[in-house]
Amino acid sequence: MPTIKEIAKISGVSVATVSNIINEKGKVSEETRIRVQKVIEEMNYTPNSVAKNLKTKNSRCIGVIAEDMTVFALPDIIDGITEYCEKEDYQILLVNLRLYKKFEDTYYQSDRYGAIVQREIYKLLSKQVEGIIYVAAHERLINVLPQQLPVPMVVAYSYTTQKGIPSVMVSDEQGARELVKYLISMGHRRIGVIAGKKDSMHTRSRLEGYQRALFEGNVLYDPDLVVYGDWERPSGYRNTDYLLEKNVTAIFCMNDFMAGGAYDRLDERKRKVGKDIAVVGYDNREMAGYEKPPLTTMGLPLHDIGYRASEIIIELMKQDEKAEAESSIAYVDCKAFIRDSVNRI
Amino acid sequence: MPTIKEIAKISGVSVATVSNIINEKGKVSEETRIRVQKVIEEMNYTPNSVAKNLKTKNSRCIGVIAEDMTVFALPDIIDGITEYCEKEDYQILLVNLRLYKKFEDTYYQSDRYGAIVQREIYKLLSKQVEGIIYVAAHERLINVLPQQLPVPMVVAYSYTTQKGIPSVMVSDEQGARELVKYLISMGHRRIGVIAGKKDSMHTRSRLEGYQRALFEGNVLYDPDLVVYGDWERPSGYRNTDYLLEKNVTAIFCMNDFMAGGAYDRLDERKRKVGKDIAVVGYDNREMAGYEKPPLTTMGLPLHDIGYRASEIIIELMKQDEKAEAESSIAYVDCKAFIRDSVNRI
DNA sequence: TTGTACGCGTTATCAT
DNA sequence: ATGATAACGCGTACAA
Repeated sequence: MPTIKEIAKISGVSVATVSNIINEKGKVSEETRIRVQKVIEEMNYTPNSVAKNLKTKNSRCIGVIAEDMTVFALPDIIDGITEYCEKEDYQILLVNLRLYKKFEDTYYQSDRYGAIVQREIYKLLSKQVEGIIYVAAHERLINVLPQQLPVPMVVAYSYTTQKGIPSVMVSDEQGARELVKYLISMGHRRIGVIAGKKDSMHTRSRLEGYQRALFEGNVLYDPDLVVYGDWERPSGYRNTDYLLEKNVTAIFCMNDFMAGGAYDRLDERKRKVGKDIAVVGYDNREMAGYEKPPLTTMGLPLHDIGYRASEIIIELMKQDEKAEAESSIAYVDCKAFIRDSVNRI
Repeated sequence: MPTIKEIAKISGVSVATVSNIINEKGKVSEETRIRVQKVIEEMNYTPNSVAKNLKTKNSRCIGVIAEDMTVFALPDIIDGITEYCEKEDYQILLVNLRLYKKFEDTYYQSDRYGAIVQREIYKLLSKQVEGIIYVAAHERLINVLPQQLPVPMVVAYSYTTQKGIPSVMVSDEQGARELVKYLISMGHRRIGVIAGKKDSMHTRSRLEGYQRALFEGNVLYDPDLVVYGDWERPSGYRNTDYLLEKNVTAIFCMNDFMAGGAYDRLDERKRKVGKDIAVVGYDNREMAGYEKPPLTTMGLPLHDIGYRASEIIIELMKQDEKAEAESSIAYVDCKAFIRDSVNRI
């Protein structure tokens, strides 16, 4: 790895001239430029960006803290982050907390959790990142972030009420509303719900969307048509009988797994999905398209969440030290995948 | 963000002393140590690791180039990388090439591809990473890596014959062999194969494993029992009839999607999987466990591949400039997931 | 147009 | 035990 000094010496100029050429600061004759350029080519010289960073104080690097890479939502979110960062020529320092592996799925209740997050943030800071995006594994309230960070921070797929930290979330309310409106447009009026866990933000927002769609469609909201599962397939299976007794013509499952469970039970009870009864899911997981019949579901805008989070953080970074960011929440819309699990009645 | 100078000034000592305290270089009285420590605490001082890196030339950072984050194998591989790197206190600079988005799925035939990879490698180098792991989206021969890199490089989930670059791959041969041996142990002799694309490494290796298992089980290899699909579900569906005509009692599909397609066709033909006929898949994709009956399949050691790749690269980094690494290939074993799709006959 | 000298935040060497 | 100072590789005034 040659340094700028060596390039200067070999081309017979000073380091200043080489630097000027690299950074296109004019003030250099065409003649010497091509001579030096040639040496740079030949030596395969790349400026040491660590030294550059030390001098100029911009690392063109943002830190991304992922709660757990292997949770299905994360890769797409990170993909969105990298897409925008590539456009803006920022690189990514990735931290994978591996929270699901280290703790149970209630890691965020662990007292060690907050300390871990903060330690990683300070590590990132010591590497001079210009901003930090925290990517959660599922939506909830996050309040373990340090106050008064020297660089902007953004929370993706969760939210925080901490000052100056914007959040980017899925518009679950819009997604559920759109999906249920679709059901209504297909003639369904008695629409059962197999909800997720009761304390989940996703559950609450999707339920609101369901209620609003009903209201806008002039359908009375019947609380008895809502039953709670636990996001797992068996809970979809178990709760189907109850809704059938209520004579629903459609079942809105709050994720695709539970919809799969409902499929299983409906199959046993000889009710043909997409013919005798409608089922819709949420998330658009890979298996949704492979169910029989293919499941109509609401896709999560994961990529867009990551993309939006990067947009926000880079915007904040450009503003530099100016007015503190608001702790706003940006919602990104879901997009439906209409397949064959909904019949018209 | 305070600097070491400020800490020195405030504690009334020289920067050298502060540095010595931070790095535990002895030679400092207990008295001044605690005084300085206190200032460090109060000021919330963290050493600037960019400056430290410039001086000491170890960034404790490795570069990870992912061909496409959103391909199913990648998150687990990266997770494995991060696990080992965390233990060794290395951080990760992530590059997501997004190759599947930018090109077709034959990106590696594009002439731009090689240039892109090399550009990213030099970017990483300029950030002073101490090693680079290249994570491919599927196994094949990779030969676009630059020669004579100043830091070690390892290829994960593919291989290269380039000098000094070790590779880590799935032991497809072992996986297929184990799976087919299991079929044989369950009494099956006429075992049909729905293979992947003919030019895929995975296909070739898995076919070898199949043949070896047959040989070891004293079963004649009948080439007519092997048919080629394209990894997609419909190709599993299409090829099932052919194998049925050949009177196979078991079908080895080279991935879970094609196994799903076989399920579909078998269902139409009233052949009960796990009762009248056996089906096995490969990869252990999420949907495998949800098929009816749950699919017996061979799991890919993705996490372990990442882990192993980190082990190798960090080992190489420790060896420093010493003897060039061999361009060896490490194979990591697959692990079977026995479920309910194989009957005993 | 080109070169000199300094500073960025550290660590390391060598005095004191 | 502590401090002054020279690197590390680069960018940039300012001088030439």
